[in-house]
Amino acid sequence: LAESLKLSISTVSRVLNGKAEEFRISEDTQKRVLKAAQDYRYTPNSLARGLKLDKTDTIGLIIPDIANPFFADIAKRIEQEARSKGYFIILCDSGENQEEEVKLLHLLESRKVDGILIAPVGLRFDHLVELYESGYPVVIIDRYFPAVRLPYITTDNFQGGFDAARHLISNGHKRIACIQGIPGSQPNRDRINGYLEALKKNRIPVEEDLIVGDSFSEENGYVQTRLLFSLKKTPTAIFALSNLISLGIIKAAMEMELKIPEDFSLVSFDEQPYSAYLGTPMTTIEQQKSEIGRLAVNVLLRYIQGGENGNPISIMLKSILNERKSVKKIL
Amino acid sequence: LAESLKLSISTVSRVLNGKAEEFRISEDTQKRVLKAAQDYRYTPNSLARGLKLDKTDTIGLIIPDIANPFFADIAKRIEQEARSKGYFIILCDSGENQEEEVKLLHLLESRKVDGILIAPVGLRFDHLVELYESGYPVVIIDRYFPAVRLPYITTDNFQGGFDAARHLISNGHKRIACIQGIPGSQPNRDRINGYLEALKKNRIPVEEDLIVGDSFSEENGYVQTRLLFSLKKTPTAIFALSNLISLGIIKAAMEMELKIPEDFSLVSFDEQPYSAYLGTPMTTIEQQKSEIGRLAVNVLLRYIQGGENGNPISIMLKSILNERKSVKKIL
DNA sequence: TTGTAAGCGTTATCAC
DNA sequence: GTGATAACGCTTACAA
Repeated sequence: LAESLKLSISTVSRVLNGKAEEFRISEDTQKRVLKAAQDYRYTPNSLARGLKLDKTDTIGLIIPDIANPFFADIAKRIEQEARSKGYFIILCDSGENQEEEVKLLHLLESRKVDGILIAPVGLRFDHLVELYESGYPVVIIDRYFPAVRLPYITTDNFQGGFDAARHLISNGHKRIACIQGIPGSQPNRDRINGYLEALKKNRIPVEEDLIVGDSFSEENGYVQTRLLFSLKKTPTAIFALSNLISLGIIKAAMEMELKIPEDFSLVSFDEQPYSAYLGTPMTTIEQQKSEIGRLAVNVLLRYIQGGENGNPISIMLKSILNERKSVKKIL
Repeated sequence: LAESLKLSISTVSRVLNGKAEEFRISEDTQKRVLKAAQDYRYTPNSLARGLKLDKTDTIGLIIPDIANPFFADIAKRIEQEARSKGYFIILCDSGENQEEEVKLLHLLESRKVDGILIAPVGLRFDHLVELYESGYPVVIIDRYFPAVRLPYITTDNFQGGFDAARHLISNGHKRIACIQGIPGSQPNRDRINGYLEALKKNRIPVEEDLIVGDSFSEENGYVQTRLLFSLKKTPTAIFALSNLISLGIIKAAMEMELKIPEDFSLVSFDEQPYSAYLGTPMTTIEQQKSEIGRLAVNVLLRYIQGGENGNPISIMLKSILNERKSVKKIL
């Protein structure tokens, strides 16, 4: 506090914190303080403040890939929402790497962020449970771990998978391939289960070699599509489990000179700004990204502001089917 | 420091900071300290550390729109690069709003970030100059302000605009419309100037009513395209000054049932993952996003680490023309 | 209505 | 080899 100019120290603090009323500080003094603060371009040191108050008004955000528009959209909303409540965001990209994620968690803890929002990667979750049980505010987004008590905001991926498959089936498709992301991850598993359920309900036999892939990346979509179309019996439709995967599929299709939907139909998870403008406007399963972001911040804030003793707050949002032109009616 | 367990305080600090050697602390003590730290899950408090050392190992990043893949890509690289050097990123989305940007600058300063990376919006820059001249490390990305001494990393937008127009001209186009972003902003101005220069060199008269638009948004691209095609003499080609604008153009074209490149040719600024997979694979002017991010961090770090007294470090990167199928040879 | 002083968790300086 | 102690800039009892 560089202003022992006239009067002194704690009075200043009080004025600057709007506690003038409370302490019945004279109008006069208030004005002088405020003016001096202006003149000296005084900016409070949040570090010292944080140290004393044991809070930083900062929340950590860990996501697998900020360049993926799906996460970028969520991050945008999170940032807006957080800042409107007076919080800053420390952005961390885990690069789809679980070890990195664990390291980040510790680093953020050491940074004394008030809470952490994380879209976890990989299959382990003990580090998250440990953190949560230690009382640190954490909210999981995008994924969740069943049978583990952890607060989360996610999409109903089972329903999404089910809707996608049902849509294809109702258009006459029976040989529906599925190019998946990380096999063990919960969103992936749920989407697959939704897909399987739809097949089952319609008495369509499952063909194991139509469920392929191992990553949410474009490359995976590309490679698996090439492989799929080297089978003796090629699929009539593909269900892509992420936006990046469907981009890879389209790339492969162009190279093989296959037309969508004439040669095969396509439904993809994740709506994107360009979805409607692709060679063939794509039918997608959209997640409520903005809502995920908004809720994530609000739920986290409830944990930060204390209270929240009971069961973890968990929210599952409906997915939305956007019908466009990448699905052909067959038979 | 919760470890006055056996021996005491500063010794512990020394061990934990790897200064054991330097202070010739006994092997024995070292081990005990390290072990205790483990057991107690001790995490150093960066706030206190920052307060004492007057640095936070944090850098502020202000961008206009993290949901725009162009910025998301840059942000990704910045985050990676920064963290590899031991810095965290505080992400701020200014929402293309200059007032917000000014506010953010102050907030970040108050947070004691070690430096700021900013992709500014709007036309004013006094707040940036003030900050820089006060000695605070700042590096501008994406845009720059000529005639103002400020460090920046940007693309050679003039060259990009020139290349785009020249490419179109060499394919026989003469009526080339230009849907621009924010008219006064430097990247926009440079791109337009590049375009004008190409026209001039080829003795093509400038038609003012072909240079339209006022925002880097999709909506602007859409609206202006509709307007452009309601002119008596419609253009044979459009040069879009951003990725979002070209998406809007495509949307309008679909609605008007115009084919690209049969009915008009298109070149767009900004390469995107989907550029090659659109209805017509799009010819783009690509910026070296990753390189921008890498350099931005490295330059900023030079300012943070002191030195850097002379002229501001300024770097302008070449743009790249990706020829695809959205341009038709005419005449 | 205003001032004094303790303390948040570190690191640095100096002493032993 | 190790331990006190001051200081970083702030908030907040407690005094005056």
